[in-house]
Amino acid sequence: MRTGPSPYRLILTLIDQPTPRSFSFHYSKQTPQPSPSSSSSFPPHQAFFSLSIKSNCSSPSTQLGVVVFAVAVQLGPVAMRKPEKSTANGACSNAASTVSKLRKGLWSPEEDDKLMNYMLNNGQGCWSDVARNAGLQRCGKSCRLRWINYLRPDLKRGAFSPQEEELIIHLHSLLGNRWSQIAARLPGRTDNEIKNFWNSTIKKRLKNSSSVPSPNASDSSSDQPRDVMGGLMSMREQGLMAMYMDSSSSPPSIQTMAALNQMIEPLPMLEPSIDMTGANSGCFNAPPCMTQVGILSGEGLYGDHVGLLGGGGGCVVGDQFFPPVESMSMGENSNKTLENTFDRNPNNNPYNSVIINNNSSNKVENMVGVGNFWEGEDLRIGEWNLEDLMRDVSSFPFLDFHVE
DNA sequence: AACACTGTCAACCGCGCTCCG
DNA sequence: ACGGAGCGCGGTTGACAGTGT
Repeated sequence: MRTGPSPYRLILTLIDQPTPRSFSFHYSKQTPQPSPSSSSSFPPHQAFFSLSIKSNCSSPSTQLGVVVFAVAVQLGPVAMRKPEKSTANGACSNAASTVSKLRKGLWSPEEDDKLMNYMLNNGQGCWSDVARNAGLQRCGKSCRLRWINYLRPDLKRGAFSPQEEELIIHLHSLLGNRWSQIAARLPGRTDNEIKNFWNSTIKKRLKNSSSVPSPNASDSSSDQPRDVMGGLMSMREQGLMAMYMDSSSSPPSIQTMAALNQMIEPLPMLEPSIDMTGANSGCFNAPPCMTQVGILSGEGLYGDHVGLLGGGGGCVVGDQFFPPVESMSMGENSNKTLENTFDRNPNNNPYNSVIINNNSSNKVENMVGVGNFWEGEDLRIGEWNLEDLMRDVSSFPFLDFHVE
């Protein structure tokens, strides 16, 4: 059984443009329902909260511009391991770190709190400044990593769903080890997480299954794109894959990737259920610290959950939002290494735009994250009357909200 | 109970890229 | 053009937990 000082963290943000207003809240975690599949340990990502909010929004029915109610419930052990041993040797392996004693290793809950508070209050900036201003004896790189991989409120923790797994395999067959690219299509998942999942689980599974000869099994390198799902790919994708594989052992060219982009969008294996409006990405005006997506996941026990409305030309497929295969631009950045244009800056992250989806007919049974809200040039998303919002929120099955 | 082995995953490392002075 | 700072990415490491013997 893993232990940690504070197994649950709840982040809640209420935003009322132009400037966030303060609010107070308290919550209590209610007795979790036992998981039928797990008898001994309480699944870290299942919890039920009773939440009470006292808002300072004086007149919520007035024109609020963009009203944002962001709830990010970060579940799972905050510190899954013992606090790290503090080391005096240089962090980030540079000479400067040997001057000041920078910590390395696992993050303590206190450090997490410092970083979390700083990021929520100040947003993302220069990471070295973050480290300094937050009072952390860490290098900026370490802070960045911790934030991206662990503290970000929009992280979706817990086991990968079968759909996610399929998507990872599929995307890996198309993109190879471009974990950041793959992660860009899996909201709430980090490249590190996907990479670990791939290396620890999928790779092994594929290795076992590779004992059955397949047309693509000749490539023993797991780092190369291939059709690992055996039939998951459509014919045209396989044709593309042939083109891809023929090109070289090196990563695909921009041209290839551009073609690939057209082919894998929309993603073939899932039926789109919601038509996406074509908001352009990059038009957010919410402060960085408020660009959050909260997801409360029952992780299979209550079905999947997420209803997302995203910009940037992505699509909602079933319960997930899949951004488009981006960075296939042939423009001036074409010599980049197919960077994910959904960069880590929340301001530019299209799937930070989220709606509350409480449509029971849509089988959205869990609380849906609420996140980012912007006024696009042609479209407004995430705009609610606070009262309506609260009415919606109050009906979330596992969150009990009370506006005071 | 003790030990070995295996799986998972947070964190580090090094490299390459961009930006800026 | 050059060099340094900062950042992002992919590969790797190592600690811990779980499982088997």
